[in-house]
Amino acid sequence: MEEYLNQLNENQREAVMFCEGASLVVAGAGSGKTRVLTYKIAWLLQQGLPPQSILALTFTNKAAREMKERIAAITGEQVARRLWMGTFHSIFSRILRYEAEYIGYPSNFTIYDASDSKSLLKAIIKEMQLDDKVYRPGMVQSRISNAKNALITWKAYEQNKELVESDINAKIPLLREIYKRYQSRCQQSGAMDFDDLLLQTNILFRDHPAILEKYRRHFQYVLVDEYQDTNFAQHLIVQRLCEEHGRICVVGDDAQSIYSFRGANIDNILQFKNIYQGCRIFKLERNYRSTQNIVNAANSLIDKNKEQIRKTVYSENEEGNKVAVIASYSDYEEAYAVAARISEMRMNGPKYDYADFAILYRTNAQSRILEEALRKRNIPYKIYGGLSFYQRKEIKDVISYFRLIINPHDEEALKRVINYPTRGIGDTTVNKLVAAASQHNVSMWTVLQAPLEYTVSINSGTSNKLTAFRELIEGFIEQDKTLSAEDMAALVVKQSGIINNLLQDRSVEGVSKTENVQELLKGVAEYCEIRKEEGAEQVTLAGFLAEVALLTDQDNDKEEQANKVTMMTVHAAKGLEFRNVFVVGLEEDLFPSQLSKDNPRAVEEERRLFYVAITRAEQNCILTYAKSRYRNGQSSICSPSRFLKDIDGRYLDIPSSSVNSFDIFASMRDKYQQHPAFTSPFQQPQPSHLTKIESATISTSSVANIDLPGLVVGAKVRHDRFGEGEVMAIEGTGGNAKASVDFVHFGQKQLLLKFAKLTVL
DNA sequence: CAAAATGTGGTTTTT
DNA sequence: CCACATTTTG
Repeated sequence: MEEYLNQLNENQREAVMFCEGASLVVAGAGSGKTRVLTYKIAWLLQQGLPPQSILALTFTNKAAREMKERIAAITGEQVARRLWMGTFHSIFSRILRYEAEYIGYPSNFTIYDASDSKSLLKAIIKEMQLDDKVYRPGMVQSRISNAKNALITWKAYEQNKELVESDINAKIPLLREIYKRYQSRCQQSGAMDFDDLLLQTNILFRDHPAILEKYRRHFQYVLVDEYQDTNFAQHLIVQRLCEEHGRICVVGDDAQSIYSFRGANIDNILQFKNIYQGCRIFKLERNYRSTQNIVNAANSLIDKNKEQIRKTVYSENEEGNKVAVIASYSDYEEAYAVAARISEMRMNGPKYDYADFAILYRTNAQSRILEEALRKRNIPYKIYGGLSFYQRKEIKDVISYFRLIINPHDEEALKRVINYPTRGIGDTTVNKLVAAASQHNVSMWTVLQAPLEYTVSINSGTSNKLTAFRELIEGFIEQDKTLSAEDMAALVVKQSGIINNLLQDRSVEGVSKTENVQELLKGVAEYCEIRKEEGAEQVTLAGFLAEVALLTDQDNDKEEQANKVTMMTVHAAKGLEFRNVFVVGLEEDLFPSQLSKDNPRAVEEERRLFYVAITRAEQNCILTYAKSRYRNGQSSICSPSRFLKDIDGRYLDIPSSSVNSFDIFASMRDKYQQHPAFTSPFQQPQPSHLTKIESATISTSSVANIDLPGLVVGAKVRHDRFGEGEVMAIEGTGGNAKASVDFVHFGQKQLLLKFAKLTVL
């Protein structure tokens, strides 16, 4: 242990060794936060605390997994395994399953993911015959989520004058009714959404002091990572567990708080010292990750935020390169410029692997064009985020069968598979079932068991089909009592007819779906194997399901180890680091998002997000923006992000050739307007006007046509996809006239003048 | 009742 | 441009 302590600087060591009471570690970007947490846990263990009495809460599964591995390396696997380490959601879902009887849920409750809740909300809005443009499901969902994160149950919501008034003013008076029905349907289905996991934990602790006491005694020491991103529900759970013994250590950085849209409350970290008397505060300000230029650039940026804990993050690494800025004419060119830069950096200078590069963007939608550019240059890449494996249709379908077997009252799962594969139970029948269920206040499954008792009017044909489906599921439930998860999964896929159904689809997508389902089966088998190695006797489907429900970033080792460029959103990059980082799409209305621009607090959060992006870089940070970008199918003009001018110019490297370095923001606007390339295609001169070209050859260097005077060999031109280039040759006549242009980022291209929208510079 | 065709509308970020 | 919803057709 001595040896480990010596690897820490003084501040870090103090933070690790202080265990007397509450402590707050304010950890600047790259300041060795994870190292402090892992060594602190190792230290606690060495002090004699048993591993099962330590609770360590992280924000992502990945963070938990990594920390566990690092601790295992110090203490050995046996000890590390017994720690309570995981996300808030996974840890407290475990506790809730164990204590389910106290809160009126079955211990095999289903966890609804965001799309399950949304689909239930849609159904409820429809049943209430409300306009889904007034009660937009997404909006309703986020309001309910916010309420839950603030620990406002549907009952409290209903009784809260302020909320009810505000809904009336917002012309959505029935929101409370939707909330109420939604909650009752969840309960009826034995299901919790993500927010319920935290809300119900709070209710459990609030209403059952003896249980709270049990966990207070159990968890002798509590650590929380990324405390700046906790919401009120999470904050209160932690407070309840710790307020007596005060053995708590939270780690965070207010400058990296980027989840307020999900209810994260920055006050949690700001108020921490007031809640825990005698709390010690440790500041980690030395950045070990990045060069001085990167740290200074990031500091100068975040300095523009009003609300923050002032601290001085500094680097003693080398000065390094300045933060580069690349301007492009289009998103297309931007992507190519990034790809070209990666190739170039790999050729020259230090030896970089592909894995040393990351491309970060604000929205997932931006990945497509980057992907294309990298593929064309044969640069291997991997994309994080987007639709995860478990969100794919075919996977959700199979999982829905699993869910139904474990908990047949799960309405969303039932609705999903009652007619998949198609067995002649259509919308009309399903609607009748739903109506009967809600009328009698029972679950759909209950209705299905005795349709006649619940006055469902159906003909005998439909009745037979329903019975067949019911018996299929009942048969599965019976089998599940004896079979392992692995065998059960295989059985379901086969007997439900899913696999046959998929095999009939010979299209590319169909084949890929089949492969995905097989991948899932493999995953179940792997899960069984691991659990058996750990000594479990019978590995159940329920166990598999409980784990899988909270899995999101599950990209496994085989991809991680491959040497590939990483692409992800800035949010997903939090906590990671790369030698070289590209942050792309630095334009107004994109980064910061248009939804944030009118709200100063939201803009500050976007600025923190940008801060997070920059501070991921160890050696080189490259910022790019485009002057036009495809948006909803058509290109639109963009101006550079306000954040670019927030960075002190001393740390920036702005090429003077492309942009007037003093005024990068307003200067380009005039230029755009001069160039037809950036106006709507319908305002373009028609092709027939463009193509009156006399015989033009390389030698003649004649003017190509009257509409584009100056289009001669040697002229500088601009293309709205390829950017700037030089005309190398012009040949052909009339509609076949074409120019050979050497573009800065794309090399030589032959362009048919009939189609190419060229502008002479 | 299911598959195909045609509208429509809409975009942050995620446990 | 693309995912989703509704309408049309078989």
